[in-house]
This record gives sequence, C-alpha cells and structure tokens, in this order.
Amino acid sequence: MAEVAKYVGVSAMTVSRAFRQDASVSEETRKRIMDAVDALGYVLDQSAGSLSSRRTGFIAALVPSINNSNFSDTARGITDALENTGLQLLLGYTDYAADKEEKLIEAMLRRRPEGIILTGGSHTIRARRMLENANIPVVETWEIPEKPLGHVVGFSNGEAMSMLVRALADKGYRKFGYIGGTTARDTRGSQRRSGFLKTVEELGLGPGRVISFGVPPITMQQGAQAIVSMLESWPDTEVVLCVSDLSAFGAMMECQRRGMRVPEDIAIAGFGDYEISSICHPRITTINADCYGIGSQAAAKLLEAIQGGEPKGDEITLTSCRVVLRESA
Amino acid sequence: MAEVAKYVGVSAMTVSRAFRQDASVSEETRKRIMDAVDALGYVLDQSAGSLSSRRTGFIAALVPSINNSNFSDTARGITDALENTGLQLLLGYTDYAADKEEKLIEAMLRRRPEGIILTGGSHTIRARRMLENANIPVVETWEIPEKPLGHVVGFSNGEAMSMLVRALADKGYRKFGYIGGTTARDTRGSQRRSGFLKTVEELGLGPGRVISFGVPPITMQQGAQAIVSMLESWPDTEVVLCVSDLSAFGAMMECQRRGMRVPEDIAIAGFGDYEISSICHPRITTINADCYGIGSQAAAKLLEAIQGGEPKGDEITLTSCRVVLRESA
DNA sequence: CTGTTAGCGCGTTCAC
DNA sequence: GTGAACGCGCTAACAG
Repeated sequence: MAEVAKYVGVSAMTVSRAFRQDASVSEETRKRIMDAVDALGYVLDQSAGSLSSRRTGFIAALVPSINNSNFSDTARGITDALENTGLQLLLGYTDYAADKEEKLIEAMLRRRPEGIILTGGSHTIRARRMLENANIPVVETWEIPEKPLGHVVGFSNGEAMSMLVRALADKGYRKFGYIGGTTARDTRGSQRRSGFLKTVEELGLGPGRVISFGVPPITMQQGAQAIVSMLESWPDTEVVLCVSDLSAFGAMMECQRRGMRVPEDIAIAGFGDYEISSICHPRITTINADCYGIGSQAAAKLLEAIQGGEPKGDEITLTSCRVVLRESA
Repeated sequence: MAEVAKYVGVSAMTVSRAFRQDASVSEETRKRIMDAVDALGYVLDQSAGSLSSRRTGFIAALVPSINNSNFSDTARGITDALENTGLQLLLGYTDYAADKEEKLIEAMLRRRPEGIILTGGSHTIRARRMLENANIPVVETWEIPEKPLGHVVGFSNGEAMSMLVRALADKGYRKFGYIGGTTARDTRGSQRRSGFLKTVEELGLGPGRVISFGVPPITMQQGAQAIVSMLESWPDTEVVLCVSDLSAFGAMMECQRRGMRVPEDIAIAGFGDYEISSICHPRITTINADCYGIGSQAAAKLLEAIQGGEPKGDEITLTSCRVVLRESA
C-alpha cells in the first residue's frame, strides 16, 4: 500500500480511504489512486486491515455435510444473503459429530468471525463455553433446540414427521414402517423417528416398525438395503417413511427392481423434498423444508445482530415445512 | 493473551510459544498456561498471528456450484486433504460465471491465501494478472487448460465423452443425440459437446443431433424437457448422451412417464457418475470422474508447492475417468 | 479533503 | 527455558 501511495504521491492513509467508498477523497485523487492500484496490481491486505479495524469480515457456518443438497442449499442461502455485505463465509463440515464440531468451532473462533451459524442445538459443553465467551451472535438452525444459544431459525423435525404420518393415515394407510439411521449422531434424524413413533402410537396404529442402518450421512444405497430388511421383518407393511428422500429413493428403486409396484404394493415417503423426488417415477411424497430459506434467514438474523448492535432479545424464527403428497404414497 | 500471561505469571511470549508445540517451553509451564487458557476461555487470535508470522493458514478454492455433488465431492476432497495441516479452506461459488470468478479471486486474495485452487482454465485477463501478482501456487482442476497458470489436476472432458461415444457405438448404436446446456458459461460442458460431435463425425455417424437448454447449472427438470424436444425433432434417435447424470436422470424419468422403455425404446447415458446413477432403475451408463480425487490431489499438489518452497516445475496430473456401462445404454 | 501518530495482537529476533 | 523490543500492513482518531 505504501508503494501505491508513493507512486501516486499521497499518504498511505489516503489510499486506504480510497478503497473504502465512505471516506472523503476527491474523485480525482481516487481515480489516480485506483489507476496506480491497477498498474501495480496491488490487492488490499484485509488480514492486516481487520487487525486495526477490529472487524474481520468473516461469518462462520457449520453444517453436518456438504455432500447433501439440503445443507448445500442452506449454505447457498447464507452465501447469497451475504453478497454485497462485504462479509465472507467460512464454511466447515462437522460430519454429524459433536467433537468435530467442537474442534471446528475453536478453529473458526480463532479467525474472529463476527457471527456464527450452527446446525442443530447439540453441542459439547466446551463448545457452548467458547461460543459464550466469544461474545458474537450465534444462530442455530434446522431444529428447535431446548436451550438455544442465541437466535434460532428452524422447524420441529418431530412435528413435521408427525404431520406426514397423519396425512398418510388420512389416506388410509394403517401399517407404518420407518427407516432411519442409528440415533446417536444425527439429532434431527432421531427427532423425526420420535415424531413418527409418537404419532403412530397416538393414532392407535402402534407399535411402528423401525429399521435402523449405520451412521449418517445416510445414502441411497442404505435405503435400498433397509427396505429389504423391512420386507423381511414385516412383509405386510403398507407404507414406509424414510429419514430422508435419499434413502426413500434408494428404497423405492430396490422395490421396483424386485418387481414391486409403488405405491400399490408398498408406499414410500421421504423427508426433505430433494430435487430428485419431484422428478423420479413415481414422484416421492415428502416433507418440504425451506432449506435455502433457513440459510438466508439465518444470515439475515446474524446481519441484524451484527449491524443493529442492540441485542433485540433472542427469538425463534419458525421456517415453513409442509407435507407434499405425490405419487409414491 | 496478555491476560493469560499475567494470570500465569509469565510473559506473553511464553504463552505464544506454548500454543505452538515447537517452541521450547517446560512441560510444567505449558500445563499451567493451558490450564489458565481453559479457565479464562481464551481463544488464540490467528488473524493477528498471521500478520506477524506472514502465514495466514488459508487455502482458497473456487467451484462453479456447491449444489452439485460432483463439485461438493471435490470440495470434500480438498477439506479432507487439509485436515491436520493447520490450513483452512476458503470456499467460493462462481456460478459458472467468469466475472463472478474474477470478483471472488480478488476477495480471496485480500485474505492472502497461501494457495488457490480453481475449477477450469477460463479466467478473465484481470483474474490471470491478479493470480500472477499474488505469487502463490495455483492449481486448476477438472479440465486441461490450454495455458495453465500452474499445476493442473484434471482430465480431458472431450476425450472422456469421446470414449463414451465409442463404447456405445461398439454396442451397436448408430443414431446419436446429445443434450447439454448452452455453451457460453460451462467450459467443461462445451468440451464434452465438442468431443461428442467430433467422435460421431469420425465414426461416420454424423451429424450428431444436439438439443441445448438454458444456462448451467443444469437441472433434472431441464433434462426432462430436453428429451421431449429431442424426441420431437428426431424421433428415431437411438441413444442420447447428456452433459451430466442429472439431466440424464431427468430425461430417463420423462421417458418412463411416457411409457417408453429405457434402453429398449431409447437408450440414455450421462456424465459424472453421481450416486443416483448407480441406484436408479435402470442404472445409468455414464463416465466416472474421480471428483473426490481431483480435490484431494489438487490440495496435495498445493501443499507440496507451499511447503516444498522450490517450484518443481508445473505439471499436469491426469485424473482417472472411465466409462461405466450399466443398464440404461 | 488530506496527513500524522499510534496501536491493533500477535510472532520474529535477539538477548539473557 | 524465558523475556524485551520491534514490526507485520493496515486503520482510528485527531489535527490541519
């Protein structure tokens, strides 16, 4: 920067001001400076700038996995909301593991982000402590934590699954099955399972038939394997709800391969309304969660908290989720 | 940090050393320092540290879209390769647009990354200049640029598509169609199209029948629409190659919905070997590109260049790509 | 509208 | 094995 300043014949301070539109630099001086910047190929050093301005321009966000379009949609929502704010996203993947989340939170905090977006409400004690000490706005997403750390942007996964069970019971289904991962890591998955079991019970259709397969992230392949177990254990199952559309799709394809008709021989429903569910044949009945909106609204909340300064009281923003009845169930 | 130092009764310097394992701090002092760090909830400020150490610990990577599992697999490959290196990934999405890439490159460079990974070899002139001035290792991925900026980790999209055409011609197909986006933005897409047209011509099967639909990112839905146009324009087409598995899947589902059998009435092939293609029914014939490997190898090359110091001559790392013959063609 | 001074919170370097 | 002085490249605050 000093080089640019010398080249133009002004002080470094003037160059610094020219970069930020706000300062009062004469149009002519700014033009000369920018020409010099171009000629010298100078690029501002923001890491130095943030040290003195005490603003890093970073937002951190942690998602379970990026190889899952629900979460990449959320990441996209965050990125889009950040555009033209001068804020940059630091993205991390927790692999559905609380200890990995803790490590990532520490790594992120070392970069002094101005706010942080988390997925879910399960964090280690140390993670919670670090977050509180950091003194930055926190937004938890994708579910409604019992003890929120700050703002919340999400929906109840249990109630969403409950809505789906009721909608399918209304269509006449009676023998309900559920396919999901083992509960340990994926809290949203276990909330969905609980919602399923509770509602089946409430409707007097219990107990629900549950097949569990390995740890998240769940794959289409695992859905295919799980439906085989389901058909072996309870051959008379009428409808199978899956923890996500991906496993539902895998299950449905396996059925077709075995010559079973969906939904005539067995009905299948998913969760998440991935693109595939509206395209495949038959189309998959599912729950639509506003993945992109979760990201953009979480980012908006964070921006508000960062810019507003005033802590306006932590709130919960409920995002939409609705049953999408299609052909598969 | 000063606070921790005072708390323990040592100098800030000793605390700084305790954080980096390398320094010579007595075990006992280190333990006392770490206990204090824990008690006070102190988190190292890396942005300040990187200013004086002249190492930011950032790697930048730009991908066209994160809502595409091929590229999110590459991002995952980069992230995994970076684990335990102390390096953190700064990820950006270009939306297949060169001008957005240019802006992102500038934004990234302001953070002084120690290396940068790009997708493809098409960059604006200013982007190339900035990259050269930055004086950091650059790795271009996913294709083989004509004028590489540094290392390259990728494969020839044109040749891959050519392999697929030949494999299908060997199976007896003669009337070839191609479905892809408009060429302007997606350079890999246009390379695939060129490979298709060239090979169909070489085999004496030309001219190829081409349907173009909007701008990338291509969706399943667009694949479904495109196959309709294809069937209207050239009803006797025997096999349709698609720019990606996503459009191939959309096309295949549309065919099934219309009561056409795949591959008996029309054969379909994709590109990318997405998970869906090995699960759907019928399974989709495609090109498998080593998406994850592209990421991990690109990151490995970058690490080598950063740590090695010596510029070992820019090379091209060819990643594997192979035809996967399945049931759809 | 522009320049000067000081300091952001660490790590480098050298001294002890 | 530990500490003190200094500076990384920039911006806040104040002066002019």
